[in-house]
Amino acid sequence: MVKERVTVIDIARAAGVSKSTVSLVLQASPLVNETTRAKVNVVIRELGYVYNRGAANLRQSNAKSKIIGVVVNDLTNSFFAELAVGIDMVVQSAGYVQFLANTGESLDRQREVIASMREHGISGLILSPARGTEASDLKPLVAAGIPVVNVVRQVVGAKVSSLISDNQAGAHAAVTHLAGLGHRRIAFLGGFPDTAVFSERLQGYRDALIDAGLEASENLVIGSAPSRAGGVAAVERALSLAVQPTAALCFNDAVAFGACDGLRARRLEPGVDFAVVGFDDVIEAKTAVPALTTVSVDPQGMGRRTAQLLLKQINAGKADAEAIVGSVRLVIRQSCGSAADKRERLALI
Amino acid sequence: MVKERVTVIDIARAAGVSKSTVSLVLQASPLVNETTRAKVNVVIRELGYVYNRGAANLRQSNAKSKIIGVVVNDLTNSFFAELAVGIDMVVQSAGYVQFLANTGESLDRQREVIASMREHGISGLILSPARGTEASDLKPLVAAGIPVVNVVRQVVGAKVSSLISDNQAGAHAAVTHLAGLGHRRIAFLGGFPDTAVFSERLQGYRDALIDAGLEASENLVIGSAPSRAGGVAAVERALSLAVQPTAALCFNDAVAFGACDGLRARRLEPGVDFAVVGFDDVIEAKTAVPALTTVSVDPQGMGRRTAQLLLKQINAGKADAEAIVGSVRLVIRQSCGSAADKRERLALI
DNA sequence: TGACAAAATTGGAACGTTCCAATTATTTTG
DNA sequence: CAAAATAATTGGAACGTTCCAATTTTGTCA
Repeated sequence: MVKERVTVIDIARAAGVSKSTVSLVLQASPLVNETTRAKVNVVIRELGYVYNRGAANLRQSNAKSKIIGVVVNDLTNSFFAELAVGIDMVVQSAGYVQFLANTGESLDRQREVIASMREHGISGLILSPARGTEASDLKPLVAAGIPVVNVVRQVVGAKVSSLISDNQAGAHAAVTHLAGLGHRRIAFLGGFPDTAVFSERLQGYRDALIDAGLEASENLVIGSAPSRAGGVAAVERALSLAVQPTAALCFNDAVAFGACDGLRARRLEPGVDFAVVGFDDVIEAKTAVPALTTVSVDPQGMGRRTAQLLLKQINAGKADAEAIVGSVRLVIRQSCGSAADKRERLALI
Repeated sequence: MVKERVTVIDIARAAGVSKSTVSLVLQASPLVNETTRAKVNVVIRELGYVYNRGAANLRQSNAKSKIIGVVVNDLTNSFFAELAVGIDMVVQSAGYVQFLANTGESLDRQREVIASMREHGISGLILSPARGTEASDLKPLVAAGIPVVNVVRQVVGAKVSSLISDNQAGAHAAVTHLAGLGHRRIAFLGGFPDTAVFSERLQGYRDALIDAGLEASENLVIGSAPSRAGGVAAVERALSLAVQPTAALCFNDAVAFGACDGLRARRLEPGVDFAVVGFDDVIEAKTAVPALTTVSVDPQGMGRRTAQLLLKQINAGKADAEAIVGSVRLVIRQSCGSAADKRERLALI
């Protein structure tokens, strides 16, 4: 029942040529005669030959394994799921295959998984680093000449390329919009304060408040897990403040959805009684009710660009670290109140 | 800058032993003396040696590549993302690494991706088949002795193991519950009618209607894409019927969320004006507002069980196809109205 | 101490491919 | 038609590991 492996030598024998010729056919080399090529291809199909990349890769130490490692910190977050899908698209059509692993923010897992991927000879790595990842964790990779692209989060001091979104500008735009709608007390909800992404978005939030002539009060910044449940918790804390905010920029869309849930639990209608703005623009943001106003990051597109960047580096051979900041744009939907609401609110003053 | 690869021979030279001994150390063989083992391990660390699984795998044709292929049909659906996370957990801790690919329901993609995985020598495959997958697509795999486990969806005629959930029983339980709440016109919303999962759930829905003495009307069955957007569309069609339903069993949670969105767009409150039940129990079901009554499938647990099943087959060497039907249970939350609502409704009759 | 057993180590072949240099077959050219 | 050029094919070495059988070292016992 256990079939013997069909090798290039079996093909050669059956087709009456040498193994070298078969190898050339496999590589679609122009050196081989059309007739021979056809004959060999027929035999390949007949015998059900399966190319052994492991063996090939062993011989050509310089050449590439056609495997790309992808390590993300939270695949259950649909932002990352979509990112992975975007990566997969370009990786697949470039003839690569992706190792995808989830670390769940565990540094140990991340170490293990990267080590394992190295043993398998990945030709590049896309990493959305777990919290607390240090430059030294990536050192061996770059020393071995394996191109690495960080995505979403950066690792300070690591000499690798990165693709992150313009968190500061996005947050700034969102808060400016809220201020323009007449909101005076705008909260910042959710996210882990010890991440770079958090600081960047917070910075944009603060700058925008100042630019709008509003006071940046410390207790309007409420961290939480960057999840739906975290959003519920954060909005509850916000609503229990002495002076309640009337609007919030949320760390990401998951938090924003949670905030909407928390508002409803308090009989407040998001978009009417309280303005909510998210960050990321995950796929559900458009169809949710109310449709979520959010800073669009286009995770899938981001995944595609990341993969392209990595492939470029793999093909170039040498990797000059390149830091790309993807632009973002505010998508105004229903969750922050419409212009009509704004007029109403102004009329009340 | 491009570092030479450190091989087992370099280690041997540096440690003053033979390559065979180094190999034994790598395999943690009890044959090697403690002192020698320690010495070799030191050198391994010093030189930054990276094990080459490709080479090892080439030699031991019988042994396994420590790679498991995972192919899902829609990673942007959080059900599958969670499934993948569950698989990843047990796969990782068994020392394997997973190739994860997304087909997006494309049979071509699926073919390509499986072929590519075979070339890389996967030692097993977990497949949530794209729509229209046929037994013949899996034939070569099983002929090559590669264990395959289908998950979520079955492929008729394929002699491979499978792990699906008890769709019929789940749908039956959900509809019975709705009927018990006093609903007489219960719709079935969403899903592609040409899938086995759809038929199974529909069958459970119909049986439950009959058991409850209700009429199963054809136009209360409304298919759509199994997504949030599909749910919006389906519920809209349901509400435009001459005799409107008052409750719906949705194909999955995504559809159910969409249905809630669609209801709100019509100024109907899910759980109050219309009862909604989902299927899957994705992570957001608990925290959504209203919390979703749904048939809990525990996607992550399902992923774990699937991976365990596959690993068992890999280790056993031979694979008797084994069909497991995972039990499900109805989780009653807010989206279908409470017992109190039921009393009210009965009082009105 | 010599004989034997047990423990530890070792060189070489093998896995399936690609690359190189060399060879053979075919075509072109003067 | 011979010589040169070009096209097509080929055998053998190499990639980094594991396995096998053989060898060397160490330990035990009479």
